[in-house]
Amino acid sequence: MAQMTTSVEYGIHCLLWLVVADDTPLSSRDLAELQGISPSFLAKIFPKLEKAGIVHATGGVRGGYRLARAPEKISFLEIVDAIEGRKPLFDCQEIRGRCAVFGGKPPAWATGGVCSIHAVMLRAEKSMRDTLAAETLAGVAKSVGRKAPAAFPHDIRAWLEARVSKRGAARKRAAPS
Amino acid sequence: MAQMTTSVEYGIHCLLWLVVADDTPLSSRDLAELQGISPSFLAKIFPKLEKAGIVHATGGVRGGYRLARAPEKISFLEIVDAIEGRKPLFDCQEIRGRCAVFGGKPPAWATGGVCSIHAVMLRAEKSMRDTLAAETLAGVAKSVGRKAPAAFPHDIRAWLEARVSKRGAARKRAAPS
DNA sequence: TAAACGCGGAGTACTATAGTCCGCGTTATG
DNA sequence: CATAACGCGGACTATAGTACTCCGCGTTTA
Ligand code: FES
Ligand code: FES
Repeated sequence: MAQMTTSVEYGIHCLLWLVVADDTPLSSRDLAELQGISPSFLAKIFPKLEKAGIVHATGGVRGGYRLARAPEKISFLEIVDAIEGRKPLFDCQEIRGRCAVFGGKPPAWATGGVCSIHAVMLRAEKSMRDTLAAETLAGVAKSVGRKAPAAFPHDIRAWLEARVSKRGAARKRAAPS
Repeated sequence: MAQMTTSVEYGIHCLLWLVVADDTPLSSRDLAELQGISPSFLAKIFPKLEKAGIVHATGGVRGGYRLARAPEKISFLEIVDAIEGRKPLFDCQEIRGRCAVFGGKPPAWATGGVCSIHAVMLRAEKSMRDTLAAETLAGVAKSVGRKAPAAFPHDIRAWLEARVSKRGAARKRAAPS
């Protein structure tokens, strides 16, 4: 019934970072801190994207997530379905069969096929899904890229490098004890 | 965020009955029992349709609801908005401004305009709303009418008449006491 | 071998949905 | 003219979903 939770916003924003990262794995915790969102919550979202074949996971220390395919081949519809789980926009309770004049035994003409009201909702849902299917990760990444200054991708890479260095420093600090 | 609750299904099915009733008022309780749904719950939905100018209410004993306009002039979009209250399909939390490299003070190029991801969702929502806006109560009523046998509208009127008679009988039973 | 990874399950706080109950003011009708 | 049938609104409840957190397991690599 419901749709488009914040998980979708988090997920797609992360995937755009993976486009920028260009095949070097990014961990879910890095992705979370880079965007100022909850690491634990993001960690619940990525396994869904992995199971949908949108992203590929590598375990271990320098592991993380990479896109499983070229961003041109990843549609918004796929992403939303992977995260939300293909819930319908409208779920019909089959009211029409409960009409009192039928007395509990609705005739075939009343319950056959899809209810006309339901059909309208299915058309509306299809319009929405078609729009989502037409949009690709690469297309949106390009329009985001146009807004950012040329130095921005470099800043991001520097921030990510700084994180691994800080981890090394912590290790050196811990070792002599 | 969420959309298309069961209230919408109840509401539209009721409105279709009002099309059939052809300007004779039907009470929310009659509508509920005719369809086997909760009278108390339906009574919460109709005031919304009334305030939206879709339906006109008349108080008193033989009162009830009538369509405020010709069914050709009532779109599904209006009905859904009246009942659900115009909630967006996707509500953007403005993640983009929280990027760690901005350090709490995001630059104008990052927060200006609508986020590209949000823009896609708005387009998808518009597709859905356009489909809903194109559909009218009269159009759906016609396709429902085609499925039902010729005797059905008569059966409905008979059922409604039976209800008022039963009420009269209850009154007679109570009076002699 | 320990710290950094992904993965899954359990648990929590908050909010929305679906539905109930009651009482108010109005209005036809016997 | 009383009463039963109307619409309207507020308060209430129960269930479910959302947005999170926490913990522990197995893997990897520096
Ligand atoms: S019975 Fe579900 S929409 Fe008509
Ligand atoms: S910031 Fe909300 S969708 Fe991008």
